[in-house]
Amino acid sequence: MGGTMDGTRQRRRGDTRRRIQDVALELFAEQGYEKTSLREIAERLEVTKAALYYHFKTKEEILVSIFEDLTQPIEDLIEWGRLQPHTLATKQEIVRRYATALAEAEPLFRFMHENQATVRDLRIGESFKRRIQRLRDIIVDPDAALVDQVRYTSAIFTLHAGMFLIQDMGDDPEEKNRAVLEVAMDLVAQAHRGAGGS
Amino acid sequence: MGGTMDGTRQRRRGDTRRRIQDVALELFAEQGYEKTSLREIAERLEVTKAALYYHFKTKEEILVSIFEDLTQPIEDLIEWGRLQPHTLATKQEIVRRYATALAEAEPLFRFMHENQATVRDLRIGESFKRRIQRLRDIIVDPDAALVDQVRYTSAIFTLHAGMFLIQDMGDDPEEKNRAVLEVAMDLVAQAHRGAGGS
Amino acid sequence: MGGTMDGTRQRRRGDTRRRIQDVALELFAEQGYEKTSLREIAERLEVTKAALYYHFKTKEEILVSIFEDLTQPIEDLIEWGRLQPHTLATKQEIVRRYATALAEAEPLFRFMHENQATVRDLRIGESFKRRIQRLRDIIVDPDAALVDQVRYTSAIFTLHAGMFLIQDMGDDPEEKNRAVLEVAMDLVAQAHRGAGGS
Amino acid sequence: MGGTMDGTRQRRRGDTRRRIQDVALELFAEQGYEKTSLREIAERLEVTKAALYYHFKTKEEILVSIFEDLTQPIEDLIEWGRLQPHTLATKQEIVRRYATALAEAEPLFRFMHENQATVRDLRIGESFKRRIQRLRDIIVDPDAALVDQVRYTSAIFTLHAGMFLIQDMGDDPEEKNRAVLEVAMDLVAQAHRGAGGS
DNA sequence: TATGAATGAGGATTCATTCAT
DNA sequence: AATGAATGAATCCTCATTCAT
Repeated sequence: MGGTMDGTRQRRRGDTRRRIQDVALELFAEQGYEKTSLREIAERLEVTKAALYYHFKTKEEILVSIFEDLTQPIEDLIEWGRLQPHTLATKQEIVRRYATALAEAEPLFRFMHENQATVRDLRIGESFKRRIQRLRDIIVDPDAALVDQVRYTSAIFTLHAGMFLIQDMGDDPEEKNRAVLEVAMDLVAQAHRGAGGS
Repeated sequence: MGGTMDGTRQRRRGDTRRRIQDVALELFAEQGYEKTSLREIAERLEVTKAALYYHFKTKEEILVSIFEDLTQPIEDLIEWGRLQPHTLATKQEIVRRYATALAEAEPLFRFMHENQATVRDLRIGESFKRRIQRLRDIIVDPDAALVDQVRYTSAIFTLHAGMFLIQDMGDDPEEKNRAVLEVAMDLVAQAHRGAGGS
Repeated sequence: MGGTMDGTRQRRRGDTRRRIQDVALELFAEQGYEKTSLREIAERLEVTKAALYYHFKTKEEILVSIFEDLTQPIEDLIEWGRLQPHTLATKQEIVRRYATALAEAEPLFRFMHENQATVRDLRIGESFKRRIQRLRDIIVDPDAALVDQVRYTSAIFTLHAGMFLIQDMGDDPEEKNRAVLEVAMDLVAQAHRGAGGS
Repeated sequence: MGGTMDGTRQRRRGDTRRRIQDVALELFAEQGYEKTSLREIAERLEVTKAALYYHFKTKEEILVSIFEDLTQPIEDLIEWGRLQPHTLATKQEIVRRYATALAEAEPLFRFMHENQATVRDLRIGESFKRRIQRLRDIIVDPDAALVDQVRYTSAIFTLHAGMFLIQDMGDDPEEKNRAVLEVAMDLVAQAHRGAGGS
């Protein structure tokens, strides 16, 4: 029970922390944060609950650490975005990159989306909200007409929805992703045009 | 404890069931389903937990009953929509009405949105999914290009997002609602045009 | 829902008390006393729990009433037995009649047998114990050798066991009952002979 | 609360599981399964209810574990019995050993006897029934006359009854046990003779 | 002769967390 | 780097019982 010499355990040495994160995210995304117990995570890893506490101070900290590790690219994207001129080209580039970032950390973002009520009063709740806010600040032109502001926002949510919700549409996921991106880009373009952008 | 002769209790007679639903929805929407305990609901109503069980068999049943009572308009809307010709006019009328229906049961829909992970394995999860599915079946033209299918879907999600997510935008909520509706209508129109509609 | 004019309800008028006893005994025997709730009894009768309380002061009282109504024959038997001479013939007659009495109130006695732990601290517990005691006092000869006392006792328990436990033996229940009775009679005879009875 | 340095706690280290079983059996036998709450068990052990759940998954599991630990001798006895020739000598040896086994785990068997209704739909119910069944298969000769089959069975129940029910008879328990055994042996002998044994 | 509405006490179970080893 | 044993607080839920109508 639990090979000691077959290399399985050997290879695992030292990366327990990451393995905890992996399994936790998997379960959080699958069942939700509240419904995933530390017992469950521990069992799936074949360690004790106490072991989790060696690596993380609390259940919440596990989630925080996952969040921080996985959303760095978006943090970077926003930082990059702030320094660019707020042209249509920049906005479209951001939308493009944002779509990629979402796709790359899909389980985390699906989790965030489906557990908003829970996440809201966790430490990452505010953090996440601020991040989305800053993203919007870059894309949404505050001087645009209200309709166009909605269009910008809708573009972002189209990406979100496209990633985790439109699952039963179209056969080829690649093709679907392209379609989603196209609609989002289009919304941005319309909004920009409406605002009288160059 | 809790006036006996001042009419408070008197007026409450017989409407406990509804009062439970009201308080429950309020708390579910505010804190999420899992984080709302029956103790909390009972305390706020100044009754015992056991009283809740007189009116509902389980915690889940409370939610189910709320859901069933509040989503009847949407059920009706879908039924009506199925019988209409699938023209642009019909689709736009449905979008318009759907926006109204959402606004009228806003707390419930915000709850559904923010507690997807939880709701998914409750009895209403499937129910809700099927309903959304049927709504989409009416609006989305299966013969349209993939981009246009995404546009139709995006229109629906724009309504959802508009209702509960875009809270900090614009000053007048009425005005904001109109803007959201306009974008959704526009998306439907574009999709329809793309599909070669009249 | 619940015919008012079809005679069903009509005929039931007034015998609710007996119907409660019937259903209660049925469920007590089937599931045990503790595991049978008043809700269950009420539901099966299509009345409310409160209705049970109109007819009986407590759950225990329902059982007591059943017990008292159904064990009268045994009470009579014992009374009769005390007045007879303690001959072999008397003892055998008692065994015979006891077997019949058991068979006639089988569900109650199976219940008593299978719920001894529970029944022990109910009001009928002592009552039942005393009754069995008095029965034994008539049958068991206190001057007999210990082995023979055990034989007398064993005769009684053979009847009990025969009634509810030996269910999977023999095909014809009638035939089985005769065999059980024969063994019991035999044990009494042996005991009597050992004691040097006439 | 509960000596820390006086050795009491020290000595307890590691044997909590067994202590739970001991106290549980004691209470189950005394009050019945349903009427014994985990709170009661925990209190008597001066631990929390949660501690019980560290050692056993459910209340039922506590009972199951007791049952399995204590009935091994009987399991062994049956296994041994199956391999012997079905002679009178074997049967009598089994009866003798069974009497001993019963005496040694008396609280458990009294519990099983007095809580049949409850035990029936617990996991051990079937288990127990099968065990008794197999014991009977060894002792009872299926070709014997019905009366003799009843005699064999009666022998087993005489042992049971003798152990827990005939408490107020005779002064010396040792002597009583011998008498009970003698009657059981006698019943087996009679049955065997009737069946045309040597 | 019943019901509708409620209570108070208690049930088993689960959870995140702690700490000595 | 991890375990074994335990806790305290909370959870949902069920039950027998009451009482005004």
